[in-house]
This record gives sequence, structure tokens and C-alpha cells, in this order.
Amino acid sequence: MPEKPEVVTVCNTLKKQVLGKKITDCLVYWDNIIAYPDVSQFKKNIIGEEILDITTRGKFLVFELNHYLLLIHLRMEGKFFFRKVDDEKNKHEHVFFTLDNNISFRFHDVRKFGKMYLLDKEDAYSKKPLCDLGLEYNDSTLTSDYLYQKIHHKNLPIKTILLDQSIITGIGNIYDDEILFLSHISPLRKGSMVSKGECESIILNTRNVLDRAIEMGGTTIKSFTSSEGVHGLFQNELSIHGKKGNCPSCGRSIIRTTVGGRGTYYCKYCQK
DNA sequence: AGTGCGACCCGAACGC
DNA sequence: TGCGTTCGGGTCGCAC
Repeated sequence: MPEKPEVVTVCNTLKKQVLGKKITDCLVYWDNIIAYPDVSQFKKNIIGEEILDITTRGKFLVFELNHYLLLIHLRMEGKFFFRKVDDEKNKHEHVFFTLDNNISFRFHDVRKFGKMYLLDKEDAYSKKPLCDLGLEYNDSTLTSDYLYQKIHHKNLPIKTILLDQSIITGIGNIYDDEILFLSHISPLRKGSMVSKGECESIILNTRNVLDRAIEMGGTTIKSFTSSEGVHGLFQNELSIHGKKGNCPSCGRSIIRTTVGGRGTYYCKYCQK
């Protein structure tokens, strides 16, 4: 379940292998992965483009091409593999980009939840999905004033609010639990009951957790790998998410519940 | 406008 | 053992 740190890790890994390569062919075996434009237009437009740079925006990988931005969202389990052009198609490989070094760069996604968009470069940031994204976790304009203003009138649990990509973009279910644990805030508390000081704490802990996770190469949960042979190490550092047993801080038992339909772990003594 | 929930998917985990 | 059923997870889009 790639969140920001996993997407950054994938981005850095891919850069080493595809920067400067030209896309000479594109094969799509599961149409729903192509969110925009339609599949035939997508293929037609992307063939002949060179990969000039790769960055991230929220949980999107952003491939800068000559005339377009290719956005790829990995959703749950999207990943990439490099194969020989005539290697047999794996069951879970759904989109192939043939590169001009005769390598087949393949998008692999067991759940078929991943999405790709090919947008005109000039106005890509004013179009969906990019126009809906909020601030990056390390944006200098992400302040306690900003966060407080966005959440103080909301009746949703703070856990759910932090998953809203239009406020802060890049936080997912795992780091959300970690951030709230470190901030000593219950995931169930309503946005309207979070103080400005606690907003400051959330922002500081978001930066600490995500920066540290990026240093560790992301979290490997289930089948997440950034690309062949790359595994994150951050799962060794998780304090609360996915834990059975006792709170690492007070030793009392960790609560496992559901908030807004998401599996949620917290300590009801340390998080108020 | 804000909120809630089903749909999209399929492997793993679970129940019988 | 083997079958059928349920669950989870990020986001969109529809319903209220």
C-alpha cells in the first residue's frame, strides 16, 4: 500500500533505469488502468515520447515526457518490472512500455487498482487529478494555521481527515496511525476537537515519520517492493500499525478497530 | 457542501 | 482436504 515514502523510493529506483529512454511501443492488457485519455489515444500519444524526468506529487509518480506528463498511481500493489521484450507476459502485468534500449518496462498490479493519466504538459497541474491535491508534507506553507483552518469545522475523525488528499497529500492508512500515535491523539477524535497546538504536533510528526520512512526506503507490507529486488525497511520501525499485543509506550494492549472503514490501531491510554 | 458508502479487484484468511 | 465466503485497501462517484 504505497504511501508517500514508497512512491519516493520507487521514483528514485526508476530514475536510474529509465531516464533518457524513449518509449517506442505501448501495450495495454487491462483498459481500466488507463484513466485518461481513452486507451487508443493514450498509446498513440505516448509512443515516441522520451522520459525526461520522474518526480512525485502526493502518491502519484509523475513522468515528465516531451509533450505530456504521465501520472501513475500505484494504489494498493502496483509495481514495475523490467523484462526482455519477448519475455512471456505474467498474469499480473497489465501495461507494457517498450523502451528504445529494447527493454520492456512493465506495470504489474495484482489488484488492477492502479491508474495512469496522460495529460498535456502545459495545463496538467490545473486538471484532475493534480488540481485536487493539497500540500506536500514538507511544503513550507504547511503550518498549524493552515491545518487548523482546514479541520476545525469538520465533524469527521482526525484519522479520516489525514487521509483526505486535498488537505495534506501523501499520507495513507499506515503512516496515519503512526502519526497519531506519536502525536498522542486518538484517531477517533473529531477534527473540530483538535487544537492548533495539536495541529503543530501532527505536522511535526508527519515530517518525522515520512522523512524517516523515506530514508529507510519505505515500508514493505504484503507484496510491496519498489521494483525488482528493492524492499523497504521501515516496517521494522512501525510503533503501532499492524501490531498485536502491547503499546510500546505504556505496555497496555493495543486496540484494533475500524475508523471510516479503515483498519486502525491505537492505544486508548496514550492517545486521547 | 459535507458526509457516507458501494464499486473497483483478487489473494489470503477464514468458516464449515 | 476442499470448498465457498469474507475481507481489505485508495480513490472515485453517486446518494443523501
